[in-house]
Amino acid sequence: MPATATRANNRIDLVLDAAAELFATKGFHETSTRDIAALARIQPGSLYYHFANKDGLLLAIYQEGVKRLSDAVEAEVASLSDPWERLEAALRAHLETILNQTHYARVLIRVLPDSAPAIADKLVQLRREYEGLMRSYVDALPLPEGTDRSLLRLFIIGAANHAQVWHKPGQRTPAEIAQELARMVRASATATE
Amino acid sequence: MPATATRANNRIDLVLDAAAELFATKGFHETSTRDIAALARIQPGSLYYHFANKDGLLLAIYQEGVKRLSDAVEAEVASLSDPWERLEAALRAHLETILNQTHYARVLIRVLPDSAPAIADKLVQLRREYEGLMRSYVDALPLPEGTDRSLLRLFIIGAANHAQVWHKPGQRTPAEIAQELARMVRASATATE
DNA sequence: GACTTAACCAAGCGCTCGCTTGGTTAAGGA
DNA sequence: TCCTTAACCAAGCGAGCGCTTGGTTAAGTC
Repeated sequence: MPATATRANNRIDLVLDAAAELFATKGFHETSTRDIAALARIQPGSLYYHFANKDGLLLAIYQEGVKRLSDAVEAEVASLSDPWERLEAALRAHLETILNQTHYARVLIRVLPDSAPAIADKLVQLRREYEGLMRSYVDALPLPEGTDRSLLRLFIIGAANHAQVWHKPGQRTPAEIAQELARMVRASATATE
Repeated sequence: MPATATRANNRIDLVLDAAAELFATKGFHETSTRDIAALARIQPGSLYYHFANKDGLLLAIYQEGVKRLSDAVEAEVASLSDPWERLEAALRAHLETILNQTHYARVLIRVLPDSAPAIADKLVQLRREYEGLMRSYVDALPLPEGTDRSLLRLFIIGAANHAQVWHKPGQRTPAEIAQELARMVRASATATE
């Protein structure tokens, strides 16, 4: 049986946090591995003990981003049964996560998959995973016959994610934005033409 | 009077077209000046006869992008007087331009101002210039008292621009997307609560 | 206490980046 | 026809990039 020595202070999470922060605020190609190492107070070369390359870092952040977003949304929606309330709760959790909570989710939205061609397929897949969750909330809505639900979903996601560009802290809260967006969607579905 | 010799074949437009195409499809930092030169069939160093630096290229493309978008929207809206029809026409021109027409407008949406910190202020200003145009169409709508028009405008722009991410040719046409988005906005404004 | 190995550090390699520089060509004015 | 100059080309500089490599340290095993 081989000796398995595991040291306590593993700085892999520190590295991921640093990379997520920089990718989210500056972008992927605008961030160098030296930037990440400096923020994590580690030597640049040490990154490559934990990750195969820079793309690997991005992939790990994407995965964590999907997890945090999904967990936040599902927790917020769990206790509700009305589909409209569930949509608003999902949007609220989504907006709170990408605007206040964590850099990981911001990366998911800001850094496009084609930033890293070698792993673009996997990144697209991770995005789809989360979008599938959102899809379920839109599909559950009682909408008029013939409504293009996939187009509606794309509109909602676009409107919500755009907040990451224009939102500044101290203005409207994520909850207020979610409420207004959900209200608009609901109103458009129950209009008297 | 000095001799002013001006040669006919100035390839400055060729360079701008090449840069716009690459910035729009790959991003700003993902595109090298050598990539641009190669596509424009010019030597890398020759770029710097026409532009001070890479940022200068981006600025010129932003300016042209605003011009083309504004021209397209204003031309499409000109003959209409009903505010709802004007909104739909504006969205139709906007979507047709960023999805089919020109790479210049795509750059305006894809490349964030903070990609080039030294000229970020000017880029933000150019974006504002165009957003002011869109604002006028939303402000002209007959909406219920107390409607948050700026939030509505941000939702609309976000929903529309997101199409650049998901849209693939051969699916829904820009006109169809614009129609559906305008319809939704209108319905949400005339709902019976 | 000897040994193994996870978790690093220090140094730097090769490459590509944005950009500069000095020279060349040809269009047009006098 | 001579001269000026707009519009390039050819070559390469210095810096920063992603990543590698060989050595070091200390946590845990027996």
